[in-house]
Amino acid sequence: MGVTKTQNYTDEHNEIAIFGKAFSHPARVAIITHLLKAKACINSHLVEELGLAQATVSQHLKELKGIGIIQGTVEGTSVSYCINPEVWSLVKSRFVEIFNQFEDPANDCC
Amino acid sequence: MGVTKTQNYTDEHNEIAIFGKAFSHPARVAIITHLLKAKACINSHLVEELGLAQATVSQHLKELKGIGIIQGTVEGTSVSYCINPEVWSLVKSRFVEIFNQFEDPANDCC
DNA sequence: TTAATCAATCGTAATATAGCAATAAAGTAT
DNA sequence: ATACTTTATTGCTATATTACGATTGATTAA
Repeated sequence: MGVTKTQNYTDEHNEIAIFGKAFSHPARVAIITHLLKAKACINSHLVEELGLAQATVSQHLKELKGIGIIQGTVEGTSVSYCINPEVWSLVKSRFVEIFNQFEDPANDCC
Repeated sequence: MGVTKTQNYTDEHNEIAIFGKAFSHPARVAIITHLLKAKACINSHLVEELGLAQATVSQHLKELKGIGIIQGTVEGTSVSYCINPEVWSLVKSRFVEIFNQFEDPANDCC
């Protein structure tokens, strides 16, 4: 997408943007919500679940893993993914922090 | 980016992905947090604030406006932007909904 | 060993995004 | 009317993303 000027922004803003990316594609949202429901940490089910090619799902998983929001462990031939609790709560607190910064304008602004 | 297969996903997942895009770029995060602080709804200040070209900022504003998370009103020559309260609370509740779906695994899964 | 299975990676095509300069559009002021 | 200010739009380039088929690597089953 053309080179994002990361150095222009604060670390906080860059961090949120990275976390935001996890939620910026429906496939990743679907993966995340699936892992939330199935705490048992499935995988490969995701391929049929999503209706995407195996390579595509693998790519999304890689991205989510890169962000840190999920983690995977090998179990024989297959790999089991689940939400990373620490990162999840970090993401949550970062976003909640932002969400709560908004004060409804009894004083209308626009 | 290659055509996202929107029809593969639920409306909920697609909606979250759209909202997520608002937070998936540091410039947009910077714009949002700035508007949160300055409830007074500035604009054009953003150009110097961000260190991006005017056209680039305008593009991010357009995108955020398209998502609905911000709104702008013309004030003479300039335009005043602010957070859209209704959409903001919708976004907030959607994300909080997801964040709270996670139950920390006393039962470790991976 | 040989098949079979599963997931990661590679290579490629199509499309979207980020960024900017230049221009247009619309108001304000002189 | 003319100049000035401010924002939106256009046109363009470079880079990132999405998606997939094919291949590779690793593990299990026969």
